[in-house]
Amino acid sequence: MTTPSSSPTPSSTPIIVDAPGHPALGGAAGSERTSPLLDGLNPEQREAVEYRGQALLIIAGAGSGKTSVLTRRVASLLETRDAWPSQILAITFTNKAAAEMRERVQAILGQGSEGMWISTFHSSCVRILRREAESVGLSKTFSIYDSADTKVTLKRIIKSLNADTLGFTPGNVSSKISKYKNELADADSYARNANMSDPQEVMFVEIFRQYTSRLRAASALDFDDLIGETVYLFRAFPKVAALYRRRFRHLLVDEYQDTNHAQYALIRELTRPVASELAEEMDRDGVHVRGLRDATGAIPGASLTVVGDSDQSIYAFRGADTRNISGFEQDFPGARVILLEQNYRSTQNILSAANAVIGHNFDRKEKKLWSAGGDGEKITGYTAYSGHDEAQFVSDEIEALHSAGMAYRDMAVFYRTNAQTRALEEILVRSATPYRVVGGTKFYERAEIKDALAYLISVANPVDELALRRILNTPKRGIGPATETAISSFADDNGLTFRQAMRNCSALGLGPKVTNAILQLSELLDSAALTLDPENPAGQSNVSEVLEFLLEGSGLLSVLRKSRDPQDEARAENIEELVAQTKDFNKENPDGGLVDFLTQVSLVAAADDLDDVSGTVSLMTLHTAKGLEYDAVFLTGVEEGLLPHQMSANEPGGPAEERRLFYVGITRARKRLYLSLAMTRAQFGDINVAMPSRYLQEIPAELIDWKQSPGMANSRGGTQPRALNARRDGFGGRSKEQAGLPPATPKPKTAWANTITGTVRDNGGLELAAGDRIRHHDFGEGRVNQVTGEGTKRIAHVQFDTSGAKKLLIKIAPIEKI
DNA sequence: TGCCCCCCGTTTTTT
DNA sequence: ACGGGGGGCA
Repeated sequence: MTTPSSSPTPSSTPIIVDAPGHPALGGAAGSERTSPLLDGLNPEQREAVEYRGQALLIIAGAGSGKTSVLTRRVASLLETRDAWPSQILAITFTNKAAAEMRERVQAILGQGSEGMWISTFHSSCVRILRREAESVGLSKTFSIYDSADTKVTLKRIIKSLNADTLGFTPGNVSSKISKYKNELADADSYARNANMSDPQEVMFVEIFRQYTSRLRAASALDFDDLIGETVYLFRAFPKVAALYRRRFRHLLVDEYQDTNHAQYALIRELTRPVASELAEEMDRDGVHVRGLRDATGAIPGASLTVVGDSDQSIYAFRGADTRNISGFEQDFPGARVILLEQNYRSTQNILSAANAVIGHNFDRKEKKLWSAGGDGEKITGYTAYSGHDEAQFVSDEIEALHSAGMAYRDMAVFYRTNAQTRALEEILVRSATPYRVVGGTKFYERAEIKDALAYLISVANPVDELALRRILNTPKRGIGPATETAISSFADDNGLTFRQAMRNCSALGLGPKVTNAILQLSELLDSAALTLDPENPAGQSNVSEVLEFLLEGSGLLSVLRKSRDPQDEARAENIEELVAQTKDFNKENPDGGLVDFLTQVSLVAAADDLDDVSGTVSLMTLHTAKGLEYDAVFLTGVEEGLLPHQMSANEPGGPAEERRLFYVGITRARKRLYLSLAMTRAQFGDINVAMPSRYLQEIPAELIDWKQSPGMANSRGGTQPRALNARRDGFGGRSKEQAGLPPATPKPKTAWANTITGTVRDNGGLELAAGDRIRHHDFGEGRVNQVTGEGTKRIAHVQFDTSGAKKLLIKIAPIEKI
């Protein structure tokens, strides 16, 4: 949970402010004040800060001041001398949250927090694995493969095995492998339980095996390995484990509901006691353990604090298992459980909507968020004709809020899928609204950035074949796939790495031009490695110097600069941005080496680049939005098929998880919440008719003020209004004619619940032809230029007299022939 | 080997 | 609608 730099007015989020002396909340500031750390905390929060025991579970509803509690708990442990900074390991969801927590602890204590580990699961594991690399038979400089790297590797394996004929794709294989790795399985353990008379299974095992061995050979780990290998390290090497168990006396884990089995296992490993014999041995080896041992001579397990909220579990698709949180009391007998229900973030109207929605999930612990802050404004609803229309609404409202004094940085637009950004961006650009897409196609995922990074990786980890093959012909140097294969098989045949094969490529009998090109690249990488070699007296270069050297030597940047393709200019700028980032890295991490830089780059999370959002509206997926909060939130695309997403329909627990996602979105809003949907949405190039999301019906009608309700949007001249919350008698909307609408549309049985074309507003057999004059409800009169498409997807291209040219879906557009 | 054109799949969410 | 990949041609 993080608070982006979006709270200029501390009073709007009192509990989040960690400065001592803040006005008290919750009536907790009694006469027996002990520490300013407890200022402004309600009794539950206070207990969560002060409790000292083996295990503590904090069930923290959205906006209940969880980050503040966690931060103060850390500070409190230090202040009461229950812990040294180096004995604390706090695991957060994003690097940004970690950085923020570190800063706040520092601000509270007014002193350094050196030695404290505050980081994500993945970062912590990398740190441990790099230290202990030899034990696991890894190189210290191992590469970290992201999902794109995994897919490329799998693609090659699938191709070489002809496994595509059995229906294997990089995508489905990678998610399956990931799923098993999250359960701490490997290819062998999978094979033991597989039905090996099924050719499909045999093939999967083979792919899994080859994938594993390729990563081994490249000294690479994928995201799941980072956790899994650390667990393996601790289980296989008790002495190594003991060092970390001795060191970390207090573990704190945020977003516990989103931990998967591997992460759970890691926590278990870290919180085990160290047996007395082992403690004895450590003592003999000069490891300081004396003060830690109990009466039996053992070092007791570390204390564990977890914070979570099962209602916000939205990562089941990547293995998150809420049994971790629901079974916490069984797992850690004697655990204390503290429930935080008071919300300090949102208005009561927003919370009532959130409670109503999440209340429809069965099988959950009843929990009701409440606020002392008053009802606030109603939720604004809007039903647009199209995705663009919806974007226009969002943009208009943003501008209205801005004119009314709200800063852009305090507003955010959420959506279910990244594809929805297109329409939004188009309109926001047009209206000159400053915005920023958080996550999405990330900087480091851009091809040119991956190219530049592959050069660095090739230097840092020379056995990484994937990186080498990526740069082999980038920029173009006339080394084609045939040559690549030749080098590869030469390497295999002679027991060489790809890199060594490149150095010896003269033996391959290739043309002089190609041979030369390979040798040149090889020498470039060698001399780059030399400048990093600590033995080299010629001077140690830092990350940016190496990068610049490689860019210079390879021509990667100059080729882009010379290109006539206008997009290449942007690519060149991106690479320059990367150079700038390495310079920043040098400044911030004077001791940081190339590997540290690459690690940092590999582990950035979508929410991490929220740092410089100053003055811009943030656009992000609902998943990225978790843990953030904004004064005004626009939740777009609240339609069947999108939210809940159609892909979730067949998954067990899918619709419930989608509901939690909706809940997470709602609870991000402090003051204003906007829910919008579109009646039609462009997908894959054609237009689909959409139905309002079932979740809209779950919000009490009186909480929503529809500027344009689903009923209104299609009742004009239509035959079958859709009602939902449209029943709003007596409110100040512009459509009183909506009273007495039928109840919710029965749920259609198709998976694509929103591609219903017959039940929505229906212009039926309205025949239009070029030359016809029509009248549109919003755009006025116009002339049809052309009609394209067939059946329900017939589109009229209309030139309006005053509104310009539009394309309209004839079946549902609010139009009539005149 | 490199370029160009056509076809295909893509879109759920992420460390 | 768009980008990537594959196939065919120069």
